[in-house]
Order: sequence, then C-alpha cells, then structure tokens
Amino acid sequence: MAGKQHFYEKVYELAKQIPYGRVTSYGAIARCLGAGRSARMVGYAMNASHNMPEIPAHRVVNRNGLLSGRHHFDGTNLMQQLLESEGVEVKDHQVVHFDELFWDPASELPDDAIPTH
DNA sequence: ATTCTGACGTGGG
DNA sequence: CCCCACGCCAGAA
Repeated sequence: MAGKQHFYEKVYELAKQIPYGRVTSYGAIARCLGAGRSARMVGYAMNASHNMPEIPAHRVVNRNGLLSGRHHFDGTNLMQQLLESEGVEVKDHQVVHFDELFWDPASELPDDAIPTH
C-alpha cells in the first residue's frame, strides 16, 4: 500500500504549496497527510529534495521554529539566507514571530488541494 | 541480516 | 525545566 515513494511525493506536493514568506513544520505536514507520527519521514523527504528547486525545503522547520535542517543546505547559512530573502526574520537559528508566520496546511489548505492518492 | 543514526514530535517522570 | 522512551522507518555501515 503506502510505499515510501508515494509518501515522499505527497510531501512534495504539499510543500510546494507553502506560501512565500511563511513556514510550516515537519509534524504539521505529516499530520495533514494522515501520518501524524511520521514527522521524521518528512525530514527524510526534504533531505531527498536537494535536486528539486521547486521544493521550498527551507520553509520547513521544527515545531519550535528552529532551523533544524540547516546543516543539510550548502553553505553555512543558506537556509537562513533563503528565509531572510523572503522577509522571514531568523535569530539564533530560530524563526522570529513563528506564531504569526506558521502556516498549517491542515487548516489553511482547501481539502481538494491536499494530496491523497 | 543486524545495528545505528537521525531535517521529528509526544508523553511521562 | 530537563531528560528519556517510544513510534516511525530509510539508508548507511
């Protein structure tokens, strides 16, 4: 049934819809896809998205707004720079005003835009 | 084949 | 507040 390949693609479809200048979390994506306990797998999917420029992996942080994936980007601070380039403030590896910038796919995305197949 | 390590998150002590 | 165990499961060793 639900293979990894399939799951990764759902993650990507969802990630592509994160609005410019907003951020979400690994767990929020997992929950939205009906795999609430598989947040780690979302991290794996992001890790495997390096060759996919259309996937805004830098907009996915952990549930505290911490840039936990920063070491997987080229350059020391690329993840932070990408966020700042779209107006997201980052201080001490953490998104400032995380509460306001947080985008929850489950509550802000219309049902027909949530990948199911 | 088995072990180990995580771009995570929750719950319990 | 801190620390730990656990669910989850892909890849590397």
